[in-house]
Amino acid sequence: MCPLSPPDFQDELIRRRLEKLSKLRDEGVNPYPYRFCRTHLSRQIREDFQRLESSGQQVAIAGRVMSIRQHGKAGFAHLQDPAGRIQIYVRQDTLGEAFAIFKLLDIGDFLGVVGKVFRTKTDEITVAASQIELLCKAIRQLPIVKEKDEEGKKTIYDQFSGKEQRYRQRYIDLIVNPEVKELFQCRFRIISTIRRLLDEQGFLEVETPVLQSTYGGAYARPFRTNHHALDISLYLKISPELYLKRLVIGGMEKVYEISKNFRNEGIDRTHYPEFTMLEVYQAYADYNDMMELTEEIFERTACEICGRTQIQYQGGEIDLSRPWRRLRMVDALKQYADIDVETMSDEQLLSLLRARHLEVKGEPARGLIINALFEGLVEEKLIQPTFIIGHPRETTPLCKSDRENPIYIERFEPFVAGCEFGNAYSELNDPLLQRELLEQQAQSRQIDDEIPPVDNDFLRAIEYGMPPTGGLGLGIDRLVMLLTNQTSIRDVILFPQMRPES
RNA sequence: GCGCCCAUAGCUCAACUGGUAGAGCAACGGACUCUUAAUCCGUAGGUUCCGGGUUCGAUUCCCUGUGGGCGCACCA
Repeated sequence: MCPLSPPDFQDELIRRRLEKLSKLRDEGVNPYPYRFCRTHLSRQIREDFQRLESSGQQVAIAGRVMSIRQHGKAGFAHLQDPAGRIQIYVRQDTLGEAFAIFKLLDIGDFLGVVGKVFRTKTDEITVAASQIELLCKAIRQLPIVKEKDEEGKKTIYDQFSGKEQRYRQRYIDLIVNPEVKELFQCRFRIISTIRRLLDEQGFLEVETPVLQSTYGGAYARPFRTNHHALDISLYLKISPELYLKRLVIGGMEKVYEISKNFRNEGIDRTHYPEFTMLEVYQAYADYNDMMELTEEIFERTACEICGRTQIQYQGGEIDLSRPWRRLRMVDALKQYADIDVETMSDEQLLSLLRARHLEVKGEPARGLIINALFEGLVEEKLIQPTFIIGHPRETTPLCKSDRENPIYIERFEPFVAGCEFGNAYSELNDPLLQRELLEQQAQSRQIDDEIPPVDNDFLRAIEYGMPPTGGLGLGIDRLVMLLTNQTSIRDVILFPQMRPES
């Protein structure tokens, strides 16, 4: 791997480039000029080729040099700009002295080119350079990836594929692997689509603290830090939930936050310690409204990225169009695991749990056992979009009881492709019950270190009255994985966490 | 935390059962004014991840470490 240290001037490849750099300076070329006036992107030239060619108009393009083919007193190169690649053609007799720049050019340099467009003998749209300007000399060598197009079949040679280096030096990955750039463009289009949708519906985007003196809204081990001036310990937010509810209490009736949540846990294909979460709260709404919103978000983002709501994921088709199936957790257990938990005693459930090598932390309450069975035996089988509803009361203290049957709550989790994508409630707003449930839960903190402490200010806030509210959390990284057909969360995160180099 | 796998030139990869490394691309010199994995001729490039061990001899076998990947566990 390219060394992390400052450029080693003894290194042959770097030394050669430094030599070229000083040659350029000797010839009066500034290798790091200030600006360049670009008139066209490569795509615009391709789209508007007929007109540009017949009018003989000059275009000015700029980009990174990705290939060079020297031909003595002429040459070709490809420039890569944000819209793709385009070939340039240079001739010594046209460029005169500036041809020296071309001769000293390396792959990875930035170049500005002015010229007319034409088609080569082999039919490639090309800019015939009348002027070239070096815009940046690179002193490290990029990995060279070559492609061959043969009857529509694209063969890639020497693809830059080592995961470690791609993650550590994502900038290289973005330069040489065009599909990686496209993937991240998708990521940010998904996020902006969600913003647009919520903004259209009158939601206000807000920000809540990352540094919190107490943490809550989820079960997770937090990251700890400290603030010098205040001389206090702080925690990085594990969830924005309790703050967003304070805003609803404060009269901000429709709010959302696209938030990094920090959970001090392991990394695997679907978990990442600083993941991105959308949380939405809407006053006077319940979890049914949140289900509709969820469906809408999936539909809109799928259409934005895939053009339709039927998407391909890992070889299977997933139909994200609404309405999604709603399935009670106990029915899901019946259907997918052939377990009828409603007819079983606590003891039977517990022995079943053990027989399947599943676990519940701390006191194995009936509802938690049912939840663990569901997670262990059913989740991965929920391929087509499904709202799992009817969670047991014990699974969370922040949710209203089911209006029909109080041993369950008005919660849902959306599942797609065997993976949980979020969590939503008819939010609990009974201040006395809220206090009771949070205090009761906090008593188990000794047994389960992921249970958060009681947030007394949150309880106080609830006591001032929170309207009926629907709340929704959606994992953005997982949504991006789904819509871009990725199986590892690190592939949808620009700079995944790694142990430091050397 | 546990298990399996991987680490060789700037990149992608070779090297049979142990005999101190080889190719393509990139780089460098030369030729070439429509090439496109440009081509042709030539050149150079390596602490084989670090450290130990076995051996006459280790890229290869063993151990420790480092980094990474995958799976399991954890992640309501």
